[in-house]
Amino acid sequence: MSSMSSTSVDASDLHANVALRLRDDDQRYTSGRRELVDLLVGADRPLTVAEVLERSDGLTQSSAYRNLNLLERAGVVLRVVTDDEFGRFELAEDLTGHHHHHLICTSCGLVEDFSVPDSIEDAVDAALHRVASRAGFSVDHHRMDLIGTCPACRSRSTAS
Amino acid sequence: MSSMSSTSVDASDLHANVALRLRDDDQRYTSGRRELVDLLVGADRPLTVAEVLERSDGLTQSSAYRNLNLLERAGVVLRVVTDDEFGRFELAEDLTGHHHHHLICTSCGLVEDFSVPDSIEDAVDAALHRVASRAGFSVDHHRMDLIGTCPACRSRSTAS
DNA sequence: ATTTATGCAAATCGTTTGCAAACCT
DNA sequence: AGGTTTGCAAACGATTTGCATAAAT
Repeated sequence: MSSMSSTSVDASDLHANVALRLRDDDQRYTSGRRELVDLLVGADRPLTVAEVLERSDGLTQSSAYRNLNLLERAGVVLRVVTDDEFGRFELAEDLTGHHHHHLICTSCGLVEDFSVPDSIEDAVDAALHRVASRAGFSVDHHRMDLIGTCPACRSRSTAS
Repeated sequence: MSSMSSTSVDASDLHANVALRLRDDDQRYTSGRRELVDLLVGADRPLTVAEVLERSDGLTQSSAYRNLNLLERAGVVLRVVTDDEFGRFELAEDLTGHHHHHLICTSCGLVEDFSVPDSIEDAVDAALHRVASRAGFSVDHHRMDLIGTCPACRSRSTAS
């Protein structure tokens, strides 16, 4: 089943893949971890721990942190860092099949997803791998983000 | 002299430009701030506050933090964030005339500079501006980093 | 003189951790 | 049972901040 799917991944496949990665890391797929994954699936942008807790039922702060870290180590979740004081978490791209980048607002901290044409993506990827091999780095992934001001903050600061 | 320089900037010009930006922000160019700028000029990669303090003479931790923040607000310094627990600081690119990106080692936190061909840079820039205008974001700058493992950490983990 | 910058020590706050109870298998 | 996960509260640590002193204009 689902052997024909190409770019998008349905929820059951996703959970199956998460379970696999956790098993590879000798970790259990507990209900709390599943809820975390579900919350991230439902979001269209990386979430802070505070946002995760707001949206969750019984999740506890310490368990959220612990399990997000554990999921990160297992390659299920990616931590997104910005200049603001909160870490953010999203599902790993190879689980969602959705390669994307971030618009980061320096004023309010908002992080929004976007993507660019494959042609650009491929050129960047090739260039980065070239650089990496020259420097002896092994590439895990790249990030290509846009730092600026979101529409809401723009208008908010347009008093004139 | 130096009126003909194109891509590189000499030290006196740089300090003059820093002074200008600070004046625009109603800030003084004190000796402590000048020392911070000199330390960053001398480094070939973003520095943590700890590294700044090691390399400095009389700089104090709180003043380093305060002044790096102030220099950031004035557009003199850029804060570089990674997954590790330390903020890093470098000179703003439009002061150094050196547009670059970062190789970030997830194992030891090392951050190294690199650059890519202008053709790639231009294509990325165009694509990002397209995305930004569609989303109503105003672009401050972009970042295009490479996350992976540095040579030292690679060999360290190659026990086999 | 008055404003601004500095140094020290204390406070802040997101995140991590110790430990005992609850939960698997 | 034996090991793991959870929740609570305490600890941690990078960064920020209050306040008194030292510059700077």
